[in-house]
Amino acid sequence: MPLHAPAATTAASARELIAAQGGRVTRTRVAVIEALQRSAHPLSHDELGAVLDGADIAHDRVTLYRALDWLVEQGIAQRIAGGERAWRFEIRRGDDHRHAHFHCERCGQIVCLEDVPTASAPHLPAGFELERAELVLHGACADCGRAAAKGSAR
Amino acid sequence: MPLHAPAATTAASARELIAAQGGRVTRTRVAVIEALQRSAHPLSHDELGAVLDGADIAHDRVTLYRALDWLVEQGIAQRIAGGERAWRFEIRRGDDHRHAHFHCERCGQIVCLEDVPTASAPHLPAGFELERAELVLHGACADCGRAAAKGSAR
DNA sequence: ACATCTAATGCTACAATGTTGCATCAAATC
DNA sequence: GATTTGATGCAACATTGTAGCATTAGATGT
Repeated sequence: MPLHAPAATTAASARELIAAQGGRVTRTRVAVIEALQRSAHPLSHDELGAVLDGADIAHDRVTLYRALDWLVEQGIAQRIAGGERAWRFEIRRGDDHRHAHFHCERCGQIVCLEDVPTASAPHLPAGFELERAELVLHGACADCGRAAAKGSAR
Repeated sequence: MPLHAPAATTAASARELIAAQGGRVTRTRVAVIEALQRSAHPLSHDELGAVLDGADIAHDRVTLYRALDWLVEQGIAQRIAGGERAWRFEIRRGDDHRHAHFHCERCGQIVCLEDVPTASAPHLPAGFELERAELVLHGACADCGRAAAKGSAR
């Protein structure tokens, strides 16, 4: 189980999450959900592929994309734009999933900032409907900030 | 590096902005800056290419990418992650002008929300250094919201 | 346990976006 | 006008994400 207390809907096994949406419980989906639950930060397709490489499941790029798409579609996971061109994914933990993210420009890592809320009630122009907000802070993370002079890349 | 020429909305000529950074004043850079200044919203490479198509300048993708990269590097323009995989660009207007953006999930358009500030002073974990914040609100813009409000939501 | 039905998978091929190397051109300077 | 060097244009490549389709395997009924 993750160190981050997985809040409300937890102990929720991957199988339960999948079955609750009427989807088929496949090895790929289970492995993806468990990998995301274990991870302390959002994962990209690429990172996820690396994690799943050790598992007994196959690692086809397309299958992974589609499994992730399905999870997002069902509201089990959510996409984060991050700093680079690639999406990152994390498991949604209940309704209070509206936290900000920190993107380290040195190591490229994305960190969840559980304590930092995204904008709650910005006043939008008339006619605009807000569905969700995404706040990404850019800078240097603790590790890279301290070792700023080293220039270590990921 | 000298202070940025305070680009009054449309007054600062492209030539001045470029020369202030010690760069060469080329047709491509001038055309790109002027196109961005004229646009009411951030433009992607693709959109920019379409705008520049009519101009007398050549239309090479790589040149456009490099011109944009240079503008961002010099602090004349800034990148916005938006909702899709493509970057969007807008002219920076002063150092303290950090506004949020709205991404319409229906039409894909990005709108500047001049009135909505990005996070002011989030409290970060120890060791983290904030360089800039990016707030993107997702939903339906005025045009798309009105059109879709009647029918079935997703 | 077996048969069946079809969602999910795993290919291949493709599209969109962005980058690198290098020869050539042209903006700034002399 | 000649020189110098940054900027351009082209080709080739890298990364990220999609589409089509035959096959596999999860769920279900007998």
